[in-house]
Amino acid sequence: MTETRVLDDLLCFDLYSLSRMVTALYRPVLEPHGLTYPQYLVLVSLTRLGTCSIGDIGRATRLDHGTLTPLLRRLADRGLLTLDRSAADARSVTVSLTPDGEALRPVFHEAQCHLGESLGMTEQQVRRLQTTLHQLAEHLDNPA
Amino acid sequence: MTETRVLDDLLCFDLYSLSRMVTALYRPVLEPHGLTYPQYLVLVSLTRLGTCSIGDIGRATRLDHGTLTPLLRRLADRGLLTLDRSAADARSVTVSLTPDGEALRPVFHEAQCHLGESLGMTEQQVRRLQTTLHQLAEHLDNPA
DNA sequence: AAAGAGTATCTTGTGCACAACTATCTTGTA
DNA sequence: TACAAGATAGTTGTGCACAAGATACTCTTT
Repeated sequence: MTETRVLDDLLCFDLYSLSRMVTALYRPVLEPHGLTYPQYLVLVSLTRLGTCSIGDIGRATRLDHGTLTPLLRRLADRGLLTLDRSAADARSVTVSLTPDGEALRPVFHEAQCHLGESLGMTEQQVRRLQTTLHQLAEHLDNPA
Repeated sequence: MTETRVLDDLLCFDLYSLSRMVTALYRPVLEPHGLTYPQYLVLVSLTRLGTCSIGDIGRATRLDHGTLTPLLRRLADRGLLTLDRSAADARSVTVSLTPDGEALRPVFHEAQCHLGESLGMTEQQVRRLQTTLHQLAEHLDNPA
């Protein structure tokens, strides 16, 4: 039993530590463009969602509003996206990629390629690990 | 191929996101004691290592010195540990748990138990996932 | 003894993570 | 219409993550 508890503890540390190691893998590709990993996540989700609200981005990235507000402002200040209060619903802020932001798509692709090479895993291994992580995340979201 | 790249991308996001979800699981147990998850990691590694240097803790937790220095100072200010420059090697700072720090051991155990219940995984599932994460971390440390 | 390499730690600065609180707006209900 | 409930964002404050540069020390080599 104690053994299991120690394993649980280690598992969580492994997730925590490996997550930061993987984030570091992106750095050599993203930093030359002045981007951080969370900024990369936000921009990629924007390219997939298209123009959307801050709340939409938060759901896609699981990032808090308190994280997204300053992050989006920094990206808007650099001209990569625009933030406009919605005319239809004045509570909502609409986020859109600018042409400068769209121009970063090749960088996102490069980052993905770089990561694929760095992982050193087969596609099957990646799928299997991903399934495990998804199941765990699902369980934590809905412990039902 | 593009498919694989998307998988890689998602895998990394899953790690990043799941890591924060698991950290959040610790919060209900740690917060009443005024502890954060990184502080918990440092204190647990101290209970396992015994008195040691800041560098030892950094290797155990994979935390940067710039993270550890203020973190340790906060814990020292609260009387949970002591920081003393080593007499033998004046470069090194020795970290020791105080009795107040030792008294938190039951909290660490409670956190582990809480997490074990929250994960909803069998011991075998935990072991398997952990093995995968260890292999990946090892590969990233030594891409040889 | 003195210089240089290597190590351990600290300092500073930017950005993210998250909690608590506030302001504003929409919608359902009376 | 008016109001309470709930949602959407913003603001503020603390702590962590990490890079870059500074400081101080040890050890080896000369």
